[in-house]
Amino acid sequence: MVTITDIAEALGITPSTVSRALAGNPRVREETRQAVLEAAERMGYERNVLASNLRRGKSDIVGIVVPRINREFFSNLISGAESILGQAGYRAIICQTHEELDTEIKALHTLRLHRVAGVFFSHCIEATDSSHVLPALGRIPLVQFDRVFRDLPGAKIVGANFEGAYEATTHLILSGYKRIGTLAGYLHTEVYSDRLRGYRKALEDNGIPYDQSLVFPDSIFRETGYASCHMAIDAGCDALYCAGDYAALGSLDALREHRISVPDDFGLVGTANEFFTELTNPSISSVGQRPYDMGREAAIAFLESREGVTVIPMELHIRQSSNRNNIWLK
Amino acid sequence: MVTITDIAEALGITPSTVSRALAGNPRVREETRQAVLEAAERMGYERNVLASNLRRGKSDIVGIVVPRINREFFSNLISGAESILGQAGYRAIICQTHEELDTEIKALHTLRLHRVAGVFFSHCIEATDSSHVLPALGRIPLVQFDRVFRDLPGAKIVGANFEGAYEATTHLILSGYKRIGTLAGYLHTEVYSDRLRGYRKALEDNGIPYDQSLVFPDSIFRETGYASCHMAIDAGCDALYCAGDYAALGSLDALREHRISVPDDFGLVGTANEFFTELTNPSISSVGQRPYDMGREAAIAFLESREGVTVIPMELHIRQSSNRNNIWLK
DNA sequence: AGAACCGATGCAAACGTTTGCATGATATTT
DNA sequence: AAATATCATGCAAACGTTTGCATCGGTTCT
Repeated sequence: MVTITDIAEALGITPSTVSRALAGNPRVREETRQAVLEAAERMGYERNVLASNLRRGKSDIVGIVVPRINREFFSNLISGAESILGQAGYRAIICQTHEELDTEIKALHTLRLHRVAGVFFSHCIEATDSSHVLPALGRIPLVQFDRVFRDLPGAKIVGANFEGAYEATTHLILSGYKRIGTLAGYLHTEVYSDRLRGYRKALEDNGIPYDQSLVFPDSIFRETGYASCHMAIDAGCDALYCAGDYAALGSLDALREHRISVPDDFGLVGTANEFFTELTNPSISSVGQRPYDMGREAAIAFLESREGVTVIPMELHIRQSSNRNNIWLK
Repeated sequence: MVTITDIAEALGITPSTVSRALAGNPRVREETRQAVLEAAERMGYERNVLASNLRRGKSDIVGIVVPRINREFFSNLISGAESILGQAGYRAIICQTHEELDTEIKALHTLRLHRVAGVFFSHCIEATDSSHVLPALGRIPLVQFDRVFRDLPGAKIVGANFEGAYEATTHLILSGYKRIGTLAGYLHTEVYSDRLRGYRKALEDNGIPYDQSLVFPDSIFRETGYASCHMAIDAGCDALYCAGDYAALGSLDALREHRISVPDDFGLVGTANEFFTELTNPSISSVGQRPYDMGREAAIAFLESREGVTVIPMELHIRQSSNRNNIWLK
């Protein structure tokens, strides 16, 4: 492997000058710089990033920690962040926690050991509070997105969950559904409690009393959504706002089993706008979070070391599962 | 940040001994080791991985380069690889190429600069040959999977594409479809040419002449699948073996537009067993590649520096789109 | 002409760890 | 008792880069 010392020897100068020339430092003669660049090219030199980072005490790698990468939301968010970070010369290490707290702590800790320049983070379901984060992460700059802990320092990028849920629920009300329940998420997590609040506010603003017995928490996977939908049906619901698309999918399973017609006799809206929501029969209405934009915003917040909360609007995509009597235009 | 030198000073010994104690080197007294471990713990020491890697001339990071991470196949493959690599103390940098050759070259090159321990690689569609890989990657150990270049060194993990396509096509023949076309992929890529060969062999083994005009190459996305399916319908096909699920999805769009009943009047089998194939109406039969196992195999091949080709069997999942008259049991 | 300055380069230390070799103290062998 | 082996530790160099300070030849100012 050819080093700057090799180049220096070949040109009869010192490594210092070579280093400066390569770094574009103005304290080196143009002529020398050209010679260095030419020699570097000719000899096939490649900077040893490890050594460089060690000396400078910083890395050009950032870590992205997400529960899963095979979710439309997270994979698009990563793409969005990469698009900005790449331009700025950063590379991303992507870590999945598989929704496990242990894995999450290990991931944060490893990133810290690698002295990454920053960490982008959306916590897992098992994490009910932020107490594990700072001990594992130390003083590495932190940008949180989607599932954020308010009490941690650093930037936070979140979807407009309250407004999104409000819009989805209002949509169900306007569609004429009368007994609207919700498959809520894990309420210790802000995204989910915000969605529940949005759901509740929409009901109350329309003169419908909020009924605790129609709230089914901890239902964000296909299986739990399926089980909770059964309970919602028993409770007399004729519509559900689901805090996750996989729960909505499970609900569809349950409704099909009960031979309940969607959207005629039951309305359904999910959250996240997963790719599959468009493909099911009936297709699933969903409130989407614009993950690509969230990723970009997160990257920008990191690059500008901006603190504070950025809220990205959500968009309701109306599909068959809530389009009763075809009253909603495309 | 506390270093081994700090620990050494605190204990009145040298950094060498501290280093050896922490590394579990037997050339250090048990008593001393305990003291070191205790001091390290107490002082909050954390190994500087950058320095360690620089000195040892190697990294504990591997790179994984894939076209996209939001594909069931790739995300599961990554999970499989991570499960093995994590145990062995490696961390993965995941890079998406978005199917672009330029991005692919940049990714390989960046990984090289970071002196990663190895690269796991599935090339993008735009790459028609391997000529860019070694120049960008240098001598970093390489493990290829799925879309591989035979002429590159290192291990290769591939699905049994020939056999999978053979099984899928045979299945369509046995279901009574008479004019079976194929939406093939990019034939300069081995996975796709293998699938075409399997398709062809299945036809010929059943006394059906191979008809070039029923082969529609370069059709692996929803849009291209849609367009090619239109052409297949015009060519009188009553079934398609698709080399990708997204193409099968596009075909479903086209068939629906033509009001052709699937599977009664048209049979469809896709490839990759994407999550959504189960959800469409009708659901899509698909040959799956067992990506999790492929990822594990790739990681094992890397750890054992094994060379050569490993073939992972594929599995046909029969769903509605080819289950004519319900003759196939679940 | 001497002082002050400037631009280009060299020197050497530093980042934190690992490791071959040397050292000195015990323990074992002959 | 001398020779040898064994053990625990220290010394110092090395990995490749960056950077504060020194140097030195040449220019500009008064």
